[in-house]
Amino acid sequence: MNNAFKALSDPTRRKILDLLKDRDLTAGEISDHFNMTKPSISQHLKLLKNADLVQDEKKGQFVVYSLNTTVFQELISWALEFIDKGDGQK
Amino acid sequence: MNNAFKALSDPTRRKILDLLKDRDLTAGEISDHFNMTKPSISQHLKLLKNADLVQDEKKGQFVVYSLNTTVFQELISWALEFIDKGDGQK
DNA sequence: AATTCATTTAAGTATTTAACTAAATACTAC
DNA sequence: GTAGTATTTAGTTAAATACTTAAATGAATT
Repeated sequence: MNNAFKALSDPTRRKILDLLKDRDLTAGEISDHFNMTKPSISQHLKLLKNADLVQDEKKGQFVVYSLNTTVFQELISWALEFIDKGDGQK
Repeated sequence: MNNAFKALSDPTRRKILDLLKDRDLTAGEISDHFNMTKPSISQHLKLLKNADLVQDEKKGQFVVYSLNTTVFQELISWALEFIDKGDGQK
């Protein structure tokens, strides 16, 4: 999960994830939403992919990115433990 | 939430939160769990506090730290949106 | 096979971050 | 008020990060 937390710590990457909530997008479409060069966005996408937060699929000369929800589920489990454990002590 | 994500991106800070799941701890007790100087831990605690992930309370010469669960709840809500939105598209 | 378009990789730079040591603050007890 | 303990603040350094531009890869088009 460390990669995921690292990946989520950047606002640009979280905004990319937000965009992918609506629909799958190519790398180019994603970068169109930012005031940033394509290589920069490509790096962010690489990080998101290494963190298993997104998947990519080659479609001809395009690369289509989509959300991978499994890590989000893990994140929820992780956060729930902090809320549950509140009972035992005070 | 940006501060929270930033705060959560560091393994040491996540371990601090894990420790506080069991019980409230003083700054000193927390730093005893790490191979790291007290000032370093103090900085981490400051960040966690600014992110509203922990609270502190002065008890005499000690400072007792405890979890603040509200941001964890927000985090769950945030993550849930990514799972729910999975329906609409494929 | 040469050209163009989409994307990534490489290399360099500026900023941020996480650690340290030393000094300051704050409380406790004599 | 001096001494001791707990914690934080300040200043520094090394490593990590987020950008940039330039070059490389790979597919589509003529």
